[in-house]
Amino acid sequence: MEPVARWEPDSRGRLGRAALELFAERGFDDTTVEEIAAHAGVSERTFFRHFADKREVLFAGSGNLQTLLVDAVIAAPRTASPMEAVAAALESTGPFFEERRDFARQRQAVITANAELRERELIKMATLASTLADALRQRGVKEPAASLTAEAGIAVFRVAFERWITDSQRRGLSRVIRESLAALRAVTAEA
Amino acid sequence: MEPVARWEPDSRGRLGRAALELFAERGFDDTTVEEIAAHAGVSERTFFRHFADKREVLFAGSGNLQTLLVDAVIAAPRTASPMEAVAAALESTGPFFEERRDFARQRQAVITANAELRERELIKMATLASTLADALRQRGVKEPAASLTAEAGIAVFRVAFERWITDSQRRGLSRVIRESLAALRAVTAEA
DNA sequence: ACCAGTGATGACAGTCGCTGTCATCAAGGA
DNA sequence: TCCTTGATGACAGCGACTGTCATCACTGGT
Repeated sequence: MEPVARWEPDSRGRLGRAALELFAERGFDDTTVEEIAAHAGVSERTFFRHFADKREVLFAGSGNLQTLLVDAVIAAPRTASPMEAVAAALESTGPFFEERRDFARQRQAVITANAELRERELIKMATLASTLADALRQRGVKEPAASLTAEAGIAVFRVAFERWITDSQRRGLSRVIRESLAALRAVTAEA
Repeated sequence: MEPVARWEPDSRGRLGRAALELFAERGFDDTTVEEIAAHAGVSERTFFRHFADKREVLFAGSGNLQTLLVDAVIAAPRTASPMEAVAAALESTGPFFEERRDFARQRQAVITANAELRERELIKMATLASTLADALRQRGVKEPAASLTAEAGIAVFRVAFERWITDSQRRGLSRVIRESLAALRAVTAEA
């Protein structure tokens, strides 16, 4: 006889998958936390032990992206200008998302369909910008250059990500990021 | 005898003032909607008839700002570049906030102190950016220039607004906006 | 003067997100 | 063997928000 563990392992992972599946099927509002928990075979209380709130289950992985970006900014050559460092960091996320394209699409569709989820996504992006600004200051960049570079960089990422997700020509994310940054440079130079 | 009206007029305004007062005093989380309603002399249900949710009471006036900006973008001279049009619109909000400096400070302090309120503010800003992008497209600006100009413009506004609120030298908002835009131009040119 | 419609409100029940608290029980040492 | 350490379930409770119905001043037409 296998010694049966008291609980199935990875309840957190099961909760995450159940949530995305149910949100995609019936929508965020029409899915209760109790249903997600039941689908994952745990109690509602356990859901809230793993995720601070119902929305957070879709954003638990955002720490990875943050680490990726910050590390890349820090690793950029000393000679790189602030915007060059941020640009390099953004482009370096290409493979990360390229590997998870289907997941990213489904998740993004769920988020786009719900205002509360869009709110949460925005604050994650803002946190990202703030962390990026910190990393730039560590490189010796002063204010307001650090904040503005970070904010502009995130704006570029958002625009590029949306274009990538909906791009019928399936251009690579890194490439779309490069093109979007060039477009930003063009409009700011015109002012 | 005065013919006593059945209800005091302007319950919406009273709710708004009561909410800001209580939020400033005890914080957003430690204030219940029932308390706000009682303070304004109405029922909790009436609060939710005027405001979609507890947070929205602090953002009801944001439509004014939106109108101000969109009108200014549309009114910008045809010869103005997209970023020039946005810059002019942003600067034109100076007097609007200058008149309400104390209110803006108190409101901003309440918002900054609470994560949920920061989320709501971000989505208002994003909506603003989106509306601004629409106005630019009406001027014939193509994508992604319209979105990027709008996003960058809002980023400038956010950075400038925060500097203005905390500025010990009390420089004017319009001036801080101009300086922040110049700083953005500098960092993007460097890339 | 009457009377039907309108609109803002109160009252009340109900759902759901979320929290605090306590008990349970497997696993891993000392 | 005993004690500690998680991870979990069970349950009560608060507060945000909604649906629904009743109330009643006001308004406009007759």
